[in-house]
Amino acid sequence: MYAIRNKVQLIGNLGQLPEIRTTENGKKVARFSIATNDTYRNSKGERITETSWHNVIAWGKLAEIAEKFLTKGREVAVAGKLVHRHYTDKNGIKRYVTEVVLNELLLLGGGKPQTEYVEQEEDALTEA
Amino acid sequence: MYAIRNKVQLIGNLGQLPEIRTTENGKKVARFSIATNDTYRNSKGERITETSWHNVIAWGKLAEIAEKFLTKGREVAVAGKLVHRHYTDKNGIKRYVTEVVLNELLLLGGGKPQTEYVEQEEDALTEA
Amino acid sequence: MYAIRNKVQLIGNLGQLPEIRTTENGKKVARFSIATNDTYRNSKGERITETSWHNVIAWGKLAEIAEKFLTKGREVAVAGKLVHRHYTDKNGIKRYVTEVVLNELLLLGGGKPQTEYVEQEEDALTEA
Amino acid sequence: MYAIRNKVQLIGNLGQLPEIRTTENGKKVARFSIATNDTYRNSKGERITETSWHNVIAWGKLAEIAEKFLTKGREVAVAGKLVHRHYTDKNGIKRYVTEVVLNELLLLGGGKPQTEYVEQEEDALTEA
DNA sequence: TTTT
DNA sequence: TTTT
Repeated sequence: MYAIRNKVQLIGNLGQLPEIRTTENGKKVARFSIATNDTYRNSKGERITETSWHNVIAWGKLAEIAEKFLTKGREVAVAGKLVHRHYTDKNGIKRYVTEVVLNELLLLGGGKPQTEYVEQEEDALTEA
Repeated sequence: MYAIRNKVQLIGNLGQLPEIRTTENGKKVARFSIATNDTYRNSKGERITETSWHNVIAWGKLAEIAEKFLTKGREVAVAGKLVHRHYTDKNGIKRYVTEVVLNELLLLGGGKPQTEYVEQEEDALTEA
Repeated sequence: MYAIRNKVQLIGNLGQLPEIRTTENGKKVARFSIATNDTYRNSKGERITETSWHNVIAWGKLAEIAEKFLTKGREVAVAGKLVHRHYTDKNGIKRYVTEVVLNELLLLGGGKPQTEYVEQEEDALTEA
Repeated sequence: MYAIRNKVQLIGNLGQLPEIRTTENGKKVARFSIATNDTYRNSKGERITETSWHNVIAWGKLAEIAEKFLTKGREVAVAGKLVHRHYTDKNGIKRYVTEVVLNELLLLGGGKPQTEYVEQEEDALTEA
């Protein structure tokens, strides 16, 4: 609710198509990862690029938008909150997962989606 | 460098005093965790408060500020970037860690620090 | 809708009590100004503090929260969007106004509100 | 200094080429305006798009980047702070101006700049 | 582990 | 796993 307390924003590119699942009660979930690049010069004056991969997750309408518009390599801006989960894996080892749960998804760089049908969806997207 | 690409902001309270270490080359590192509270009503109309604990890390001057001013429970606003690391623990299990590496630290709620000495440090803090 | 496209965040203190109005259809509007301080050293090594005053406006429920909880000097964190308006003043001169229209309001520094009644309102606040 | 206290972020498109000036001491200044679009449905269910134009200003290296890479219509993400100035115009009328002073400028949507020369500059850009 |  |  209080987005100002816990806020993450990423601008980067999708590594792969989103993975889409549907919960038992029919709600869509999209998972994908976003690469953000940080470039700087090291002490020797060499240009270094470091890429971070962030796991993001979108629910409901945002997941539907992700499913319809996101393609591999697509540039996006997202905003959401940082959440931490843990679970016990099949070997009994406790695992910790950190994800960004989206509340905004913005397609950047114009690009692909141009058919009339997609335009309609773009319209839906604007509602997000 | 490009903070706009990878940005995290948290406003919350410290769980404990920061842990301070010094690297071999004399640089300070501060680690601490910040609680952010999210409250909402569930489907039964009950008020639910969920607390998330975020691991944050500050280097250099920010670590020194953290060491001098941060106390258990202190309210802070921080900004930084999301970084992901992994390491192999002593049992040979690969562990993943997500941290927020700070580039801003703001003490909220006025409060304690009032001595002349501390004022000087507050001054240093303003440089951060 | 797309907050990520146009986003302002301020952390600072109220200059005065909010001014509250009610529109014809009964919606509350709160206006107030927030001071943000920027301190730095100038070329002579002198510490300079510059204060900026930002006009913010809150509608509906946020205006009600502002009315009930905001006091002169209170520390707040706000998020909203930047809007620009213009009008012609009584001398026929075109005037331009820039305001921050809030969608989040966070009371910082703990403090005053403690009575049972106010607690209830805090509750409402949490909904914001 | 304390960007967290006064932060503006905009993602949108340039209305025109930046205007470039150079101060007496040789520092570049770039001014341009960015359109952000907000779309929503009104009470009649009609889709409304509102465009806001924001005046932004970049100094020094950021101004040089703006000069070299920004073109009319280009999609950008910017971050900066909100500043308010006033001056008296030639008719003796006091005028108020609000601007976003940039500290980050990110070119979105890939696109144009491809020559070797420009690549070099892109390199400079990455330093920003 | 915090805080309201 | 992306992109510039």
